[in-house]
Amino acid sequence: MPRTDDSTPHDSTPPAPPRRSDATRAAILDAARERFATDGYERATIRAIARDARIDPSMVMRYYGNKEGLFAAAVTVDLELPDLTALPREEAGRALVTHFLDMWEENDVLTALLRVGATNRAGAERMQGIFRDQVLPVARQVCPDPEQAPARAALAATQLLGLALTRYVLRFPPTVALPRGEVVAWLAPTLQRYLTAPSP
Amino acid sequence: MPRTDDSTPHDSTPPAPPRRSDATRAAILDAARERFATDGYERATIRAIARDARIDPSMVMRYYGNKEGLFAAAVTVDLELPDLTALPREEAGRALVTHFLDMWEENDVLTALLRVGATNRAGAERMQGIFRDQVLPVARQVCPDPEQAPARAALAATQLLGLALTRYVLRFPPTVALPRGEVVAWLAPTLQRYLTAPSP
DNA sequence: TGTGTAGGCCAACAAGTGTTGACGCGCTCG
DNA sequence: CGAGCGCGTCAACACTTGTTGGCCTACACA
Repeated sequence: MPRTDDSTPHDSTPPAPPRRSDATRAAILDAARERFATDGYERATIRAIARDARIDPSMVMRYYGNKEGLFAAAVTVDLELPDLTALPREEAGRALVTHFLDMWEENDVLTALLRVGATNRAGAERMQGIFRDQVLPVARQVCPDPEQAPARAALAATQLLGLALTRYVLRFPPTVALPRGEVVAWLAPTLQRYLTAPSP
Repeated sequence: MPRTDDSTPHDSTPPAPPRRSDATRAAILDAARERFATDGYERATIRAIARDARIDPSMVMRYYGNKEGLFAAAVTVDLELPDLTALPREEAGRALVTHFLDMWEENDVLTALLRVGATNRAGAERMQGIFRDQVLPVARQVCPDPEQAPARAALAATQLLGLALTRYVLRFPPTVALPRGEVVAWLAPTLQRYLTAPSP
């Protein structure tokens, strides 16, 4: 069975020999990300993805094993969360909101993951992993009591994912119409409170 | 083509003659709600729903026309939002959070709708309709400036739907573990601020 | 009691799914 | 120059999906 890794920067072990098919592999991943983002897991068919990438569906199988493997290879998320210890503590909320908005607007992997996570158990578990490995550690940086970090990070996640859901997936008109600056102004204090304010 | 209405209370026109097949129709709708809630639209197959209801798949077609019709009949949402004018204005946030938690915990129609809305355009439009027809009017009751009601209601929706998403769909462990009282204590001030505080 | 009709099941359909294996071209290296 | 292998296509598989039409049964009403 061929390797299923791609050219994402977090590769390990061998320095990855360049292959003649790298362009095709990348085209498949691009098409897959877009289809997963707009259609969700079930309706993003391998045939449609292959058509978008202008290759035969069997290539997808050869390079990524099966549909699950394709999803795993196409949807890898690095939130690139900032180091909150480098900021004044009272700016954590604002920094998180702006960073999340940036991420969601430039990257449809996040939309893909949210759409898939809502209907697919594997997708939901993937999101749990991202929360645990990427969001929680950042929350620990600013939470007063580290024991409360999971609960506080979870609260922050409800607000941020709720924003993403209504703005980028469900597309509620008033949420979409909200200017970016207003979103930041409203949500930053909420996140700041969830992360740093004393328990109510 | 047979009627596709069910026994929901908002029927209109004729007083709905009782049919011998009412029990079957109800069993189909029950099974459909559960399947849509756990599997989403695509993976909730008519065959599986029929098996749950212990009838033949063709019955579903006869009574509800097609899968879309079944979804429309099975997933009708009435949020039963309280009349906020009857409360002191500063309790609106708390009232909304407690009411939403009640609704989500007793009713898997809401989970079904959220799962479907995330991957299905018709589902998303249905949610937009509920927001417009049920949430917005309530927001108008408490918003200082009615012109700001859509934006404020949208902000409230991000927080409430984000809670529902992480707690009942994605099932983030720390969000699920959060005691109901703590959820209310943390979210009520947020909603209160979104709905009634002066613009930031 | 006879009959029409509503309720229900069975079998089949066309279309689309993920997945597999055989086959051919063309580059690369000996 | 020739052999090998990576890249890609074609055709088919087994299966599931939504959907349809025919047939049988049993109830309700004449």
